[in-house]
Amino acid sequence: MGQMDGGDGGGGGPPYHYQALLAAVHQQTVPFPNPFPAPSSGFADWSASTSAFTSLAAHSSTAPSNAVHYSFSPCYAFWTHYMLNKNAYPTSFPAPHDDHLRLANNNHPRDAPGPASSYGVESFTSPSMAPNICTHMPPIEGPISAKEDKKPEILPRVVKSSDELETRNSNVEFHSETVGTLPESKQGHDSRATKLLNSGEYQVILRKELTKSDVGNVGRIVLPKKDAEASLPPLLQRDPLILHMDDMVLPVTWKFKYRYWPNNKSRMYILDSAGEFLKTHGLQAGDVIIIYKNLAPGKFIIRGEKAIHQQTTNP
DNA sequence: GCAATTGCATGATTT
DNA sequence: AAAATCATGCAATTG
Repeated sequence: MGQMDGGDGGGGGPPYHYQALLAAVHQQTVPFPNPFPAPSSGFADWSASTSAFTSLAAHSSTAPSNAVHYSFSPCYAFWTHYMLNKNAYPTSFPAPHDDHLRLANNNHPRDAPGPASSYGVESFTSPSMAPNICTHMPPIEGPISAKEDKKPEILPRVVKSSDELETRNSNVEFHSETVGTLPESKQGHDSRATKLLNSGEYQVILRKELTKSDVGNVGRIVLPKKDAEASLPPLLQRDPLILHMDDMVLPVTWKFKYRYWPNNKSRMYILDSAGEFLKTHGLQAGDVIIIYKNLAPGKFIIRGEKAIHQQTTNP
């Protein structure tokens, strides 16, 4: 047991064929209803925004940046459009379960009124993913080129909330830089999407380069302790928390067991039941998972990013 | 009894 | 050098 129920979108709706859907999304052929009325403006803005996310993913300190960068697939823009317009989609669209971002505590009600609530647990039941920021899906320009990755030194550390372990206290503040601190060239745009991103609406809270054991049969991912403690709900008990995370690419909500193991005098944080997610996205060692938090309603979003090995020597 | 899952210990690596 | 972190293997548990 323990596999996630992403297949039914959190408990309802028709089953999805993830691989097919994923492939279709990549090919931009998924028949989402009324997908993309031509934007009146903001195309370039959106590119900047997506570039921002690409940069987020690519410039973590842990990545061997000289050899590897992380591709940014059109899926992201697709997803974003979907998520931001989720409420607007007609019911014929197989939208994920509305309360899919609910954060459930595993049968330990005494935890419920505790610090977890500071993470907006209650608001997780909010029926909407996000305000309808965007009403148009801009065209997808294709993968972000590697040139977006140059000058990593001027890019901010995206996630520094992990430096603030006191965020485990009652009031969680994310003292972190966000895409709002992107380089000037990325900030000149003025689209609503850019503003949304700059406002820190979606914030990378955790990034992990997957190891061999992460992608093994067990389907559990060791999370960086610092980031886990800083940005994920506190684990006060041994019992796992069930974290509902929207897939950034697919209209799917994954259920992960978030738990810890005692380890020496410390803890190891584990994201369990991740096998299906890993498999669906074909993630392997060296690939990356990125967990975002939507600051406003306190929701989690997860993305798997394949590592793309650049030819550093080949022309 | 077996396979799957969970929990823990150990050693390597990093800070 | 010591402590902390984490990758990994294996034992224990569960279904």
